[in-house]
Amino acid sequence: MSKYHFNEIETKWQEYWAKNQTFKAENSSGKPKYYVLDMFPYPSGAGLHVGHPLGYIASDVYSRFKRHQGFNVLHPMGYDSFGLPAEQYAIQTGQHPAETTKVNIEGGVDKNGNEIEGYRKQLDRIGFSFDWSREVRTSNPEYYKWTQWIFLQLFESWYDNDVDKARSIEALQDVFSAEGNKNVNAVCDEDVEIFTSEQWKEFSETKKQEILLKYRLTYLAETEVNWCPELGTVLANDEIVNGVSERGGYPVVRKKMKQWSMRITAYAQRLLDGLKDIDWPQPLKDSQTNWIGRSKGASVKFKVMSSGSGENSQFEIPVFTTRPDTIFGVSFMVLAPEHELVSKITTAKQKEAVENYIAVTAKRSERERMADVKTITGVFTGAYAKHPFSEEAIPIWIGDYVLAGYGTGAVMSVPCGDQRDYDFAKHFNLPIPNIFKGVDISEEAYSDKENTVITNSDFLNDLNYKQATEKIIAALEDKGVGEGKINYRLRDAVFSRQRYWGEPFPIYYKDGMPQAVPTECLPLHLPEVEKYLPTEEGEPPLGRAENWAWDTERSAVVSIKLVDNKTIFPLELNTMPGWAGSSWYFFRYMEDAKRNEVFASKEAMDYWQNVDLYIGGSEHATGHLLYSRFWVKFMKDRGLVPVEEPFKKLINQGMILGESAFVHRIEGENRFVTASLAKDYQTQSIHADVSLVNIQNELNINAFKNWREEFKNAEFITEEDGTFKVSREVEKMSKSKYNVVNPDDICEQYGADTLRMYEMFLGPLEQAKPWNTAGITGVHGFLKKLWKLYHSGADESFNVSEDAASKDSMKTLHKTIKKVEEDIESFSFNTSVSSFMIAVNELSAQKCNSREVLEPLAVLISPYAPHIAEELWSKLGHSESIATVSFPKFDEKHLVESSKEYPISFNGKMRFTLELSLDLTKDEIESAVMSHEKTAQYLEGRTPKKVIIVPGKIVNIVG
RNA sequence: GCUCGAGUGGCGGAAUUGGUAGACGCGUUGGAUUCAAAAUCCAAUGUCGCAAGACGUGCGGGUUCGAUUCCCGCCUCGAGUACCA
Repeated sequence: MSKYHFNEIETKWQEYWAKNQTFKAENSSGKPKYYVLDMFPYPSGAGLHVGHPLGYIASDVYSRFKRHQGFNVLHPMGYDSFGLPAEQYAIQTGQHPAETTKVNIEGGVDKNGNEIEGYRKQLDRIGFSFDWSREVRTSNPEYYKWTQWIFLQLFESWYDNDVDKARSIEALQDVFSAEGNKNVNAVCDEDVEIFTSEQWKEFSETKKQEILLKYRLTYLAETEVNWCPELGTVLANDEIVNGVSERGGYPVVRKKMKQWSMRITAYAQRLLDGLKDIDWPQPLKDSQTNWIGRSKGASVKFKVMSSGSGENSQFEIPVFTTRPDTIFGVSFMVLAPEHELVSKITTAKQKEAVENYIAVTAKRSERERMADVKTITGVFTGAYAKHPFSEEAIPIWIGDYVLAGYGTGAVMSVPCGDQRDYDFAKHFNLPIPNIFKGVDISEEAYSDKENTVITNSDFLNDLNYKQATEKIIAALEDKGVGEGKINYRLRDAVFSRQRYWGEPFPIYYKDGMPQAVPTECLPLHLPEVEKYLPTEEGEPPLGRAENWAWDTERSAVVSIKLVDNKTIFPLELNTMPGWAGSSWYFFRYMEDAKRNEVFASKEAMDYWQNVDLYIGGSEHATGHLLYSRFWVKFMKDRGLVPVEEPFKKLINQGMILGESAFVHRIEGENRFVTASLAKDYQTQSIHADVSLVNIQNELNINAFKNWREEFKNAEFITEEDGTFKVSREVEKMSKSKYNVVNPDDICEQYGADTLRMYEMFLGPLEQAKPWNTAGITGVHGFLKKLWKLYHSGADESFNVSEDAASKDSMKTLHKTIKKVEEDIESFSFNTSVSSFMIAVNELSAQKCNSREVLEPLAVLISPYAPHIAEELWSKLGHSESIATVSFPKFDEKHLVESSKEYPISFNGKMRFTLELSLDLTKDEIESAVMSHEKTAQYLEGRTPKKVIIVPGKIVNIVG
């Protein structure tokens, strides 16, 4: 007697794998390497729900499949453990984030006495083939030591446009000493002064540092940031949704602050180019392309005249335009209200109007501006600019349709060629000169580049877009008033956070200039603070640390009281953002032995190269996935890593949605009405926890009453049969919607193999799909049938015969091998689960019990259901794990058919099928079909016009 | 608005280069087994129709012997993005 005791089996094999280190990857191997990575999770206190492991299961199936194919597979897991929720929790409870993080990962009891299972145990129960010996946690000092180290590498680097790569600051200093900076072609701040080698040598140390900072790849800059007073921190653009913070939904205001920034813009072109060589989903590549936002055009400088008198002022307004060919169509200019020249050029007469306008736009929130993009507003500054060619006076306006943050914050307006300029011109009655030959612009602007023929444009007349553009750029450069230019939407990434729970910057301040803490002194440990909030003075939480000064003589962190600004200096108070630690973790997994000496050794990186398959959510499209690519390119430039791109192939798994349960409460009463009767009342829908509802949508009324105090005395209007039903709706799975399904419960009830297979069975990996626990019985039943197939003996005892399998069984097996192999390779996991079901159904019907079939079948299924596969494998008499057994070889000969059941169609409609030999020629098929009695019946006496025969496929009779 | 993706039974979803639409599973119905239930097994299950048959892959056209698949025009839903000069 042997039933499928999944709980016993799963525990047994999970222990076996752990004890034997079955999935430990070797850093040197005769086998080819394969690196499968999941986006590592943030370990939240809420634990995992069934949506989280979807991608992990897919990557695990693939990893196991690759092992069967003879690859040395690296499949690691870790935790992105710095982050805001732990800090918020710390603020509320006073518990150190390091402690709560540890509990969330390893399990334990939280402050409220709740038992926390811990991510690790939850993951272990699902039977993943992770190499845990390589685990990383970004908040561990042994890890963030290297995050800080990489930061310092960026700090000590600059970007040389001439060789198109990052180089060391030392090399830059050598250039400065030798010849000053006039020949340096770097990505740097815009306000660098030109100096000679003599001047450089005479600069003070502080001055030198100030200049170098303008070149460093990570630098301090006064930037306008999104300040969230509630969170006491700065938020990145992608952390703000609809003008409020993504986490918490607090208001955000714009504020100037000294911030660390990363010169990611230096890599804009390479980040774009690199997309060509990587196998990522097109939508994801598109969103990176859009985010980088390359546009080609020209920069043009317009000289400001003093109030139209013709006399030149000292001011120039640079603009960027993608249509320099339309320059003779310029009839006005518009500056962003925040543009720095606005206050300088506005005439006395217009001053009041301009200031009022600026005040009004500053007050308008992002949301308001988004809500009415149709409203056209603007004010004339009273100033004029001189057209660089026609020398006409062009009025300068300000308007909030011009964004301060894009391009130069100013545009040359060509109303005949740009709809926004056109609308602005119409609204304010500005002239709309037409410079397009044969085009009517009385209704709208003409923006068709391809068919443009320029006119009324002096030396550009009669040229098309391309010719005119070339000619005008040459003319601009000739005159020294502009040049061809490529502009990117991408902006440098702000790298400071006013938070506690993040990597401290290894930076101290000497005479106001940042200095690197020597790399040999890393890690710079996160200091203790008594409170995790910003200080009363508005400084970040690290401002509360007592020991947070750098003693340059002792190379140690000392009390802040000892700061003398001679040998002891204050340390940086900001911490790094979440994306710091996640931008390089994939290299850390490669290293197993020398983690104290290097972030990852050269040998390890040379062996593992980059991630072959990366699985994770598409929400990281323009964050993590862009920053990682940037850091990797930088590290490649500096010879730290051997690859240019981190992730060769990437797949976005779709979200698993929850089926929320709603109870209907009668408006204003504590009475609930069952779903089918709800329409008869004025009701309000309230989320009920899905654990209180069974598969038939019946609510457990008593449990519901006890669920919340307010429902204790509720009354219920039930269905006729006395049950109370809820209605269901598909929503994102989330604790707040009470629709969370815990994978632990599923493992307990059905087993990890069932969970794994069911998650794969739900639908295509990339698609969003609702979780419905009711459906799981199908997959569970399948595993029981599979078990039975191997236990066909008396009293369900294990029974496998050594006799050759039947022809049919071999056909079933090989058909399945072919299908499953193709499916895994194309990440179509749902269809391979179907083919397993078909195979087991067929083999059961065939009463197959030959080792010849059952042995390869166990291997086939093992990537999906590894526990049962191991158990069957050992019962088949093997003492080693199934994990690295060769994947069964598909053999075509078992699928060769001698006949085919032809569908016979009349005018494209299938009427009957006819079994015919595949050896027949077209003519033979035709005569066999035409002489069939049913053919005559369907033809009803007509003579067919045509008979289409596709041998092996179909017969279609037309007529 | 723009970019991308998706619309197939009561539900999740299959369908290779255009070739038997609805595989597989859930659910539902009927039956077997059982004192009963669970579990298991068998059968039916796109819609309309007693049937023959007709209609069916978001809608309207087109190409084709044949279209879920290709083309044109729309509609709906989802995701991303936000006046990008």
